[in-house]
Amino acid sequence: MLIRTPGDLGAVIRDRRKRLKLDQATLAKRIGVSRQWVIEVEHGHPRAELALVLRALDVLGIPVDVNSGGPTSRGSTSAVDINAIVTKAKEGKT
Amino acid sequence: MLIRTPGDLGAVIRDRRKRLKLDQATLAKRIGVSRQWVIEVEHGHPRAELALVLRALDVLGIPVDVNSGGPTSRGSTSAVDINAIVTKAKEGKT
DNA sequence: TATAAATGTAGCCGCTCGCCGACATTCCGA
DNA sequence: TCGGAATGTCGGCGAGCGGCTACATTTATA
Repeated sequence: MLIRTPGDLGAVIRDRRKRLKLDQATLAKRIGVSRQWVIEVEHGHPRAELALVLRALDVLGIPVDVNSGGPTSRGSTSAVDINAIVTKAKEGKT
Repeated sequence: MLIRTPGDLGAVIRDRRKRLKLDQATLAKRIGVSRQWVIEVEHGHPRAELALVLRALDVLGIPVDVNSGGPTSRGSTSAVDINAIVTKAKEGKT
């Protein structure tokens, strides 16, 4: 699942929480935040604290992976095609 | 690259920015934040806004991927086996 | 149906964010 | 060597976060 907005993240978190049969209060305690925080984040709160979000994902056992863009360029465009990436993302798909 | 702390994220962002030959000011403008924000985040600021961080990653063309617990994407669960724990505890249904 | 749990909402408060503007320092090229 | 750009730092300011308590609503259980 690609994350591009707080909403995506919220959905993932909520989904995972339910799968783990955890209620918001319990999850909140494990993360070290208030229940309200969990609610807000699950609803896609855009201004949540980075560290808390990462902690939440960690507690839920959700690994966050990013493509730092291999420096050795794995047989593809040598340069960086930000344009292509962003454009494609904006367009959606073909 | 697995992201577990704001520091990890900052490193990735900085690395990518340099690779794109962008200065902080330019990147900041593209993301829609101040230069100070870029500096803080690159230094691993733990309380940055989620949405801004995601936007930064997007601008830099860095896809963020998470394992929302797909059927075949059964993680290795090397760190915390919350799944196993909870599952076992809840076991008894079906 | 009645009860309890879980979820969502509201207002108040302290604290920090993110921004602005300016300046010091470091880095790199001419 | 010199100069300019890039980077990092400082102080102040308005705005909103995140925590708390209590309550309303929805859902699930007995």
